[in-house]
Amino acid sequence: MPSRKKLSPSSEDYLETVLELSESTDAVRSVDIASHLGVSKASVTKAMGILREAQLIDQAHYGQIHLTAAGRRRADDVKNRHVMIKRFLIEILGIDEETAEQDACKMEHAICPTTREKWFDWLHQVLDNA
Amino acid sequence: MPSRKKLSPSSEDYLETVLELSESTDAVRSVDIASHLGVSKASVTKAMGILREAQLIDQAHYGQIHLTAAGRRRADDVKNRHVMIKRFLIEILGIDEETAEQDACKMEHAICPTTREKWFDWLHQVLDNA
DNA sequence: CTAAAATGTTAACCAAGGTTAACTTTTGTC
DNA sequence: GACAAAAGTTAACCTTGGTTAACATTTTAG
Repeated sequence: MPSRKKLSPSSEDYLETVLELSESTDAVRSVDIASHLGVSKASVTKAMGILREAQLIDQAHYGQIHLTAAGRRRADDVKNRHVMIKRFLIEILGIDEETAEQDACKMEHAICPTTREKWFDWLHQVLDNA
Repeated sequence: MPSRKKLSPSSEDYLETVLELSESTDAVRSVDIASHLGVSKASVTKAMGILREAQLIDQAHYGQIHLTAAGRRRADDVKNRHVMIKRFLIEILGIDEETAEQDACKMEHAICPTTREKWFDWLHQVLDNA
């Protein structure tokens, strides 16, 4: 039973950041999350407490941060929404990369699974027939 | 100089609700805003304080609520985003009305003016050639 | 016209998600 | 191996946007 409790937009952002940093460095540090999100170290500590509680990350006291299997799944889900929306903004609407990134960051928290799925299918159908 | 200070998502929701209720009843009451948004009367009082401060509504003590000219413009802006996104979700993606309404409510706060404009142009171009 | 019901306001409170500052632990350099 | 610098944690605090409960004002039915 994967714990499917809903995450706040803020928690989703932290989780997504852990995933992103995992991809390049593998040993994820609080300080890097903080600078990536433009937030204080103390905020990261708090947020990691929430993600640890939800069993989405493993982290020993004063230790490094690792996604659990469940955390990885959730993070992938957030990232997929993000990437999909950003592609829509850039490739369909012609928005510039920076604006698209900013708006995708916010929009990714606003869509329900149904919308994500239909949007995804539509986008790929349109892009494949281009 | 229209005061273009940014509104929080919450304030935008209240403003949009005032506009919607204005359209059918003209004498907008706190209690109707409260029930429309599923929020307590006290929350409405607080929120109206913010909108009054920003000169987006007129309201005498214990009085009814009216949009100012500036408030009307801002509310129209929010509503346009809402309607546009909802049309996209329903007419392009085929999302059901209720889900589209829910998601549009959240997405409307996430897009910047550039995105709104390009999305609007794209949508109308696509719908006109249908 | 008056009294009850409906509406509006205020005050005190709460939770979320930030902050800064002080402290603890870990790391890296000589 | 010691010790300074970097990283992480904790505690106390702030703001935002909600809440409930008590109170004030308006509206409306008799």
